[in-house]
Amino acid sequence: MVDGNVIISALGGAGLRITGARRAVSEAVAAHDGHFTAEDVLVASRRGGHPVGRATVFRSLETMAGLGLIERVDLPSGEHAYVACQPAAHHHHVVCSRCGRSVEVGDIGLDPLLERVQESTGYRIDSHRLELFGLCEECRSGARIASA
Amino acid sequence: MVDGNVIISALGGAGLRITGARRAVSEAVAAHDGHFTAEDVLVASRRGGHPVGRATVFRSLETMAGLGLIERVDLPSGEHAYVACQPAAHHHHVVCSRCGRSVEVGDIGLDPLLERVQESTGYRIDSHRLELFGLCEECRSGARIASA
DNA sequence: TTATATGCAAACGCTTTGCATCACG
DNA sequence: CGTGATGCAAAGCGTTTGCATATAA
Repeated sequence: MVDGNVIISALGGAGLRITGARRAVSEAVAAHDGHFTAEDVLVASRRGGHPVGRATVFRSLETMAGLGLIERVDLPSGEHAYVACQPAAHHHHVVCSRCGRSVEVGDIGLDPLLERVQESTGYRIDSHRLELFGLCEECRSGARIASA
Repeated sequence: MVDGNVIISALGGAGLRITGARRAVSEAVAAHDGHFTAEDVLVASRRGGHPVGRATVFRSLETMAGLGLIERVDLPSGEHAYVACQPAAHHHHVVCSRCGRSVEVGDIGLDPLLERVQESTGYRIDSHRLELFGLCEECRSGARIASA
């Protein structure tokens, strides 16, 4: 969970205009504790009393992703979602496969492993994508009662 | 690169019918040295003289993915692609970001790291997705000549 | 023979784009 | 003011589905 203002000020810092639509999107993003889709943002903006056009939602999310404020995540289902980030160095997200809530983990020490892969494959590895999925603490305890 | 017959026999082993369309898809998959999209398979089947319907391509790829013969990969661009697998235990793919060629790497020893993430986050991590991107040896040496 | 797989074409859902208008700075 | 941002609606793309037909077993 992130403060919407963090996003807004980051936009400002990047020389972008602070518009009503971007405020609405930022709030929607901040309101989500886990991953969310473009559609989620759209709906949230409507409920928040400041409806934003579908195209603008996509454009805003793209912008924010470019600034590293959010990150695109491909769920195992193939769905496209986003998660909020603390603008930071390298990190990964752990997404709850039940409730979608996500947490960030810092660098988990992947580099030595990648080094080894480079040696064995001859590829120069420039980037990677690691997504972790599982059950968060709450869903794990609730699992007995409400098994979805 | 994989022999198309490996795929065919795996299909047979799973009690599925060996049809012309599936042969064609298997060949197209086997012919690709790297990742490929559904569209690639469709085109390849046409060129191979055994055109397969678009829907059938998707259905076949889905089937093969279910059998672990191929795996779906989401490229950083958001594109959906597939790569052939040796039906095996846990492994990852390294995809060349220039030519798309991919190689498999076995278990790279991620488990201890995941263990640590579990402890720090409280999530029980059930699955993960690690995709590695970079330049393969050939593209790296060719990079000076044809920098794409 | 008979269930399974295929092909077609239409439906679908998500995402992007063109363009006139709006509003932040 | 002037440019960047927005909204709408339509186009675009990849993917899925319904249904009649063909075919492997």
